[in-house]
Amino acid sequence: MRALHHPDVSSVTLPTMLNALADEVRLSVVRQLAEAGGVVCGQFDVPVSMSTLSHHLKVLREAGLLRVTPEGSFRRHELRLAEMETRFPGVLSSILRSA
Amino acid sequence: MRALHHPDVSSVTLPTMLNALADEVRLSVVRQLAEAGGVVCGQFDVPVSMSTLSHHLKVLREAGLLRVTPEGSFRRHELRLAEMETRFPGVLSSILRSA
DNA sequence: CCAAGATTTCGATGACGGTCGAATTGCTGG
DNA sequence: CCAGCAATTCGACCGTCATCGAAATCTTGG
Repeated sequence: MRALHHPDVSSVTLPTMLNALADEVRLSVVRQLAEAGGVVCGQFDVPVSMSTLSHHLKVLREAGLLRVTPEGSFRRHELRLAEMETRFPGVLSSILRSA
Repeated sequence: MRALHHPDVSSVTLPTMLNALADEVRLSVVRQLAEAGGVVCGQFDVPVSMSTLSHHLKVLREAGLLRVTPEGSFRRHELRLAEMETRFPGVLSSILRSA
């Protein structure tokens, strides 16, 4: 496993972020994280295989939306909500508020 | 030219809207519209061919973001900002505010 | 009605993206 | 140190999408 890369929020573009959120599965993951505050990967409730979920988590991470922390043999995933709010004020929060 | 279809905002999903905005060209068009309030098609400043622009305008229209009105031999394009704000409060407005 | 201009549609193309299963890597408890 | 679980990577597949140029469509002025 190569080292996890977390982009600086200042380097994330708006299209990159919107693209990451424009997928049902990824949006669902982000919502689940927002509600839980921090969730272990295998616990996400998504209708795709483990490898596909892994792919989506990577897209979210590279878009600056997630922080991933190895924690034992698991990984902790957290929403970088506060950081994204400073980068794109109101965008992520309003999306999370929308149905 | 078949009749233009404008979806009811209530039928637009969040991923559909975000996907429409997750493209550099389309986001640029939306920004230009927001600034001008109403722009004739041929006047958009985008780095693509006319046929490609037409495609993007269609995507935006079908995502409920644009209202297109034939006006003589031109077409008037307007942002459906107020309607999208009632559907997804804060989303479009915060995106337009972001850099 | 016809010519000209504006825009869309069509057809093709190449790139990208979501998906899966299998193989791989990483970590830990025994 | 090894068995087992967690998660990623790999390779393949297929559908979607951005793009273009050419042809078609629509609208109006003359």
